[in-house]
This record gives sequence, structure tokens and C-alpha cells, in this order.
Amino acid sequence: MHRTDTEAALRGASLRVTGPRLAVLDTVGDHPHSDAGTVARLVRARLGAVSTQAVYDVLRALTEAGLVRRIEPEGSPARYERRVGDNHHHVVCRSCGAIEDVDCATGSAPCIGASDDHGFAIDEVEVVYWGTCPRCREA
Amino acid sequence: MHRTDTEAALRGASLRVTGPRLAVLDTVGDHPHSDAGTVARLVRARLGAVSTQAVYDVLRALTEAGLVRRIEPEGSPARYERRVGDNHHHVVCRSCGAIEDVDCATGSAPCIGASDDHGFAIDEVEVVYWGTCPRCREA
DNA sequence: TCTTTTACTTGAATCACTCCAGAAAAGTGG
DNA sequence: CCACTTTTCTGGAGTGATTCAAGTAAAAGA
Repeated sequence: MHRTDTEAALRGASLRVTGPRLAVLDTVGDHPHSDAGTVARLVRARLGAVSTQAVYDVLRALTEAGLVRRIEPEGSPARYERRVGDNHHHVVCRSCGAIEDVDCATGSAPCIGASDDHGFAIDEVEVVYWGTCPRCREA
Repeated sequence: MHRTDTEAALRGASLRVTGPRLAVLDTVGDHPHSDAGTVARLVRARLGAVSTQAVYDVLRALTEAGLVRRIEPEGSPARYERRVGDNHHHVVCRSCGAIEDVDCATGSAPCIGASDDHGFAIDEVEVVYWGTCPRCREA
């Protein structure tokens, strides 16, 4: 049933259903904010050998289809999460790099208006909260 | 007089005053949102030969000293700007990568409260507005 | 000026990611 | 169910940004 959900998601995005895609999508769902290398390791744990390129290709395909969201916090490789369509944001720990989701403070996207948009047509606002996570604060 | 300002800034941060540092700091001030490679080219135009590593080292030292701010928009190399201490944000063009400054919509830092901070001690909020710049919209 | 400390140079390495060409598998029309 | 087209996966090489390491040079302090 979990597998069937995932399969439906792929078909709904008119993407072919393959082992690697199912595994990547499930993995990203189960381990949000993983980078490509971590996803690759987890996928291999499920399926056996899967090439690194396949993982990158799949992540890109899923990202372009809107099934997965790619976030790229400074100083760390790109990370992926299964997106819910809401526009939530992230808290990032400065020392350990941990990431947690944060609901948008002011409701719907784009959640803040720019004071001067320089003539840009703004379609998305991305917010990153930088700080220290509880665990790192103890050290 | 320009040079003296820059020198004072370095001394104020208790950094040694060297040719590469003066040139990098001036360059970042004159060409905001430049990446390391661009800074290197511009610095070489002023000083002659300067190693790439020197530029990276200087940019890091300046960043750590708080004289320069490093921003890292997704999909592009890190960019640097001379920071004013205000917490302003950025609009980024999706197609050409152009970056412009945007003053914070709601005043002083951190300009928005997270709805659930997961116990993190938040010290900075970074906002990126994604859109299309006027020039790219015509194409 | 002399010494100590810090910065710069050269060269190589790493890391995340991409490109390429060919083999394999998924969807499609008969 | 089968041939066919399209898309995906594999393996290997390549790229661009950034960093590491060892030695030389230059700035700050005595």
C-alpha cells in the first residue's frame, strides 16, 4: 500500500514506474532532507546496486515533476524532501547542519512582500532560519 | 581616500593589510554579488598576478571577520557582497541569475518569527525572492 | 632591524554533480 | 502477446568550484 501510493504518485506525474524511482521516492519520503549521496546509500540498501547517476537522474526527474523538492542550504550539498505543496520553510543548524521543517509564519505563498522588487516578477519566497539546534547548544 | 577607508576596515577587524586584501575588499564593494572567479579576475586587473587560492583565502578571512557577506543562491557559485550590517535580502532571477538587494520588508533582523522553531536558537533569517528579472521577461 | 606570525604561491586533490554512449527496460500499436 | 519506440539505467570520464599541503614571502611587534 505504501508502494502503491508511491507508484500512483509516479503515474500521476506521467513518469515511468521503475525500481529506482519507487525506491528513491520512498526513501526521500522516509528520510527528509537527505542529500543525494545518502539517498543513494539508502536506495542501495533496498535494491542492491544502483548507479550514482541513476539516483541523480531520478532526483532531477522527480524534482522537475514536482514530486520532490530540492533545497540547497549554504555549505552543504543539495538535499531533497517529498513536498506537500505547502510552502514551508526550514531551520538549519549552524554547527551540525541539521534541518527541520517550519510552517510558514504568515500563511500562503509568497508569504512576504518585497519592499522593492526591482521589476522582478517574483513567484516564490524562500526562507531559511539559521541557528543552533538543541543538541548542539549543550556543547 | 578610498584606499584608506578600506585599510581602516581591515585594521578595524584586526586583519593584516595586504595588497590582495585591499583589492578584494574594494572589488567586492564595487561589484556586489560577484562570485570568487569574477573577484579574482577583477583583482588581477588591478594588481597583476594573484593566485586563486589567495582570493579564496582572503574572501574567507573577510567573511569570517564580518567585512563581507557570502551568499550562495541555488545553482550558482557563492557570491560576495560588502555588508552594511543591515539585514537585507535578495531577489534572484531564475533564468539569468542576476541578483539585486531588497530591504527587509518588516524592519530589523530577524524579520519574521518562525511558527515552530523546534527548539533551535535562531539568530538569522535569510530570505530569497525567486523570480524573473525585467530583461529576461522580454524573451 | 630582527623575529615571529600570518599571508601568498604552486600544485595537487576533493567533492558534488554532469555529460556521454551504449545496454536494458517500460510503455504503445498491431 | 510481440515488435517497436521511447525513456531510463550503467559505467566511465569530465567539469567547475573549492580546499588541502608544503614552502616561500611579507607584515606586525620587540
